[in-house]
Amino acid sequence: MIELSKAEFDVLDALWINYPATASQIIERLSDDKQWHEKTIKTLLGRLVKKGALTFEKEGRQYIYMPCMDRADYTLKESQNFIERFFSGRIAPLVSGFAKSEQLSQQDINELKKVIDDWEKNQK
Amino acid sequence: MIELSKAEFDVLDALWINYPATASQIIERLSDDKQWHEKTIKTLLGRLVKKGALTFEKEGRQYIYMPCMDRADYTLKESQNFIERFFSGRIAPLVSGFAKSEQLSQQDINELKKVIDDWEKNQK
DNA sequence: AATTATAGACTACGCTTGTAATCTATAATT
DNA sequence: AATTATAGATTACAAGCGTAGTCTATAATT
Repeated sequence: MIELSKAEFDVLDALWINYPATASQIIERLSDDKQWHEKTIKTLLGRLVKKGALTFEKEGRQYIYMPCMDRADYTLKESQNFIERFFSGRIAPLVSGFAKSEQLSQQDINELKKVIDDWEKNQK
Repeated sequence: MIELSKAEFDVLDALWINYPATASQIIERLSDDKQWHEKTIKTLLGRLVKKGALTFEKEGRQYIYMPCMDRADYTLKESQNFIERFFSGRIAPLVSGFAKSEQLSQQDINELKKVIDDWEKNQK
């Protein structure tokens, strides 16, 4: 699995919002949340390309970037990894930790029920 | 929040198994899973102390280590952090990702149901 | 055509991390 | 008491990371 640093992920995440996109567009999107210098973001784009997380096509003087992977795939792998490390691969203890510390809302519960429902329908 | 590297967490995790414990005991516990040199583990113990994740008491020539935090507290914070980064703070999308990729077993589902049940009882 | 602005490439630099080796003080052994 | 073994302290060192600054080629403007 391609390993991304936090900052690299944030840049890729800005691309996932909508792609393909130019560096300027990505910089623009990130400007709301991060106080990053334009050069910083360009460095990170370069590192992402080098890691194989992005590709690009030239268009005049600019590059048009495109992610090489799906957000859902990436976050799934990260999640498996995380749950393996902290909860020996079991997902329920994570949710249970949230429940115990009052971190679950009624909406969360409803969403979880739906996930379970869907899973069960799918078993039949 | 105290930030721990992966290797640091693994050492702390070996201490959480049972504490207080000496460096040798921790090294012994880790020897099953990791090919780490004794010196490496001692370096990590030192860094954990410096970060405030561990304390120790001297006993003769040795230190008796003790965690400064609870495993459940630590993993909860890490989980919140993780879910914030990757799923905008919502837990259901994480579980849903597992479901979609066939990563959930019947046991997981049963455990999740129990978590939900307990949560609901607690609401009344 | 000459000049300027700018996109991306390359370089920089201190901090953290993984992974130990060496140093030093003292407990254990002879 | 002298010697040795060993626990922890200190030092090491390359790779990765956050965070840009400088260089270079070329597109845009005058």
